[in-house]
Amino acid sequence: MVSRKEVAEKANVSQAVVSYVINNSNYVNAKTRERVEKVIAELGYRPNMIARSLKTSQSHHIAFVCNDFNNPFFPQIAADVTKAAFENGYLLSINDLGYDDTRIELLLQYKVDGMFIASDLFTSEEINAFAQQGIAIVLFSNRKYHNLDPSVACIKIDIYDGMSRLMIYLLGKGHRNFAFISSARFEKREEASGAPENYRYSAFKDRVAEWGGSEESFTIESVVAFDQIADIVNKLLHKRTKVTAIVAGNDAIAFMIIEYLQSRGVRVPQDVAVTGFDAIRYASIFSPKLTTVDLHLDWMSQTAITLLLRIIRKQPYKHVCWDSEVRIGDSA
Amino acid sequence: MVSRKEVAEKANVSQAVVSYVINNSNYVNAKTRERVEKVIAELGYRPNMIARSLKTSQSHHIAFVCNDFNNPFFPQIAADVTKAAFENGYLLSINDLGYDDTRIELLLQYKVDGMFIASDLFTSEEINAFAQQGIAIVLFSNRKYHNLDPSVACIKIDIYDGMSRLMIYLLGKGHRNFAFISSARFEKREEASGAPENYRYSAFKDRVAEWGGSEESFTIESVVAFDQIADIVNKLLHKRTKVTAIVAGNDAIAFMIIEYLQSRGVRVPQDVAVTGFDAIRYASIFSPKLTTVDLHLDWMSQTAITLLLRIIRKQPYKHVCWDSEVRIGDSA
DNA sequence: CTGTTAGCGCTTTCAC
DNA sequence: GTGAAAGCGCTAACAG
Repeated sequence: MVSRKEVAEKANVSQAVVSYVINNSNYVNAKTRERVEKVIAELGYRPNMIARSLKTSQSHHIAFVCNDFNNPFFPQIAADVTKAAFENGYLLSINDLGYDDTRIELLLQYKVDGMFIASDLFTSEEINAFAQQGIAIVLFSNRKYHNLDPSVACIKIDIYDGMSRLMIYLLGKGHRNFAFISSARFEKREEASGAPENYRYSAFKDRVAEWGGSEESFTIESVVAFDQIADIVNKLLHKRTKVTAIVAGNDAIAFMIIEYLQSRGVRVPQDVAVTGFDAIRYASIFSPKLTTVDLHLDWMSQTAITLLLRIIRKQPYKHVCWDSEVRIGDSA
Repeated sequence: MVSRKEVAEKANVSQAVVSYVINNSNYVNAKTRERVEKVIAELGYRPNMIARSLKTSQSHHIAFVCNDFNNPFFPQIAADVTKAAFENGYLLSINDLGYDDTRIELLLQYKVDGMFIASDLFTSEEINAFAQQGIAIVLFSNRKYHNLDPSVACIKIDIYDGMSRLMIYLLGKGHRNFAFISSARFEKREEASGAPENYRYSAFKDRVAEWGGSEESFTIESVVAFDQIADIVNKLLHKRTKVTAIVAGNDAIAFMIIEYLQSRGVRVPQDVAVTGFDAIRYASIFSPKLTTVDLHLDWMSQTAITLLLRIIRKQPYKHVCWDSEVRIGDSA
């Protein structure tokens, strides 16, 4: 692999000059510059980011962290974030950590400059520890965190409000018996993180309670693996008080539920209404078009990268919030 | 950020001993080891992979390269490959290069140890250049390449055969007027790469020709962006000789086509049959269940990582091939 | 069993 | 405008 030394020798300059040319960091005689550039092209020299990182202690490497790549929500965001990172000269590595705690350790050894955390699995303490190690952190938060380090930037979408409106829509349609089926994500660290109140869940509960729903009027279920959905839905179908609306924690789960219902001959939405959440791209492509909550995901990638870069460059920044919006489809 | 020096000082040993402990690369007195490990834990020291990489010229970093993360095919593979890489102590960065040539340049500066290329966009020359720079290359190839460097390992799925069988199935069902709609991927570099014969396309053509289909009996279309699908399908619907079977280049495209057809009131498969390709997870989840070709994608990730590691470790390896298989669903 | 040391490829200060 | 040199954190050969 050709190094800067060879370039310097062949161009009859010192290694410093090669640096100046590459980084445009110092005056270089036009003729010299040309000569160096020619040699670089001839030799196919490419600066070694690893050495540069070691010297500058900036890896130009950002990590996108999530825990369920099987939910199209994450790849969709990841693709956009990758693009935005690249455009700013950063490498983005996408990390689906799953439920495996050891993986983050490996990641930390690579000394990423920043992490975009789109996962509810970390406790405030863990996130703060990252930040205190000097890693820029942008957190897309679906739940409450207590005592986050002030250097952590949050992207907040008003999910509580979105779910509230969705529930109000369903109540308006006459639904009175609900089930809430969500991924198990937010439960795992419940103890560790104090009160990890998931906004989707709490809005669901609050609206049911507000209407005056009894214990009998709703069911809460959570799935870890998709193949559990059949069992859960089956259980619901056999409930004494018939569930008329299933509120899924995200679009991916909603689709699975609908598919299973249809395979059992249950019509959606005539027999049971099903709603999603997130408005992933597929929500409007696959049939039935999902009634879901639009998170305006297209704002996410630019916002995340902009925030990350501002933190890295020690520029001031603010937390970013935006609204979510109910989108009526054919499923409820 | 705490470095090895501090650990050494606090544990009253030389920096070398700290290395020995971490890497298990030399005898260390049990007591000393214990002392060092204690200090490491206390200080929360994490080895700096960047410095290590510079020294060993092994980045322990693998890149997954694709060009269309919007097709669920790629995230699905990416998730599995990430896991397999992690389990072997490698960081995997996922790179959706899109159609942007400059992005690969950035990636190369990071001196990845290997690349898993799941993209048809590179020419043999480009791939060979990567390999000659000492990057381990595993290529998931959908088309013919000429004169690939022998150090490039290929994962080949018998796609030609799969598409052939799919066509034979359709011909058996009485279809005689076809359209082939594929992503534009394989066309872009047509000139540059000599004869980039895409197996899906050639099998489609060959089977039609074999049956004796005239020029009128099939149409070839390719899409770059999903929103072109409406126009293309519209065009097909207005053809003089009515198309009865649409053969999509992949499942994602098939779903879009079906969705558009249904929105126009065209029934699938009664009015028009549609087939997919790849058997992504969603092919059997969303309705109608796709008639598609199963590529046994679950074999991919382990195979790719195993091959990559063998190349990196200079162990012998072989190209890997396996069959594809028609899976009959409800769409054709 | 432990320590000393050279050097990976680069940036950057300072001297010329 | 250009060059010499120090040093980022680590590994590994070698000496003791």
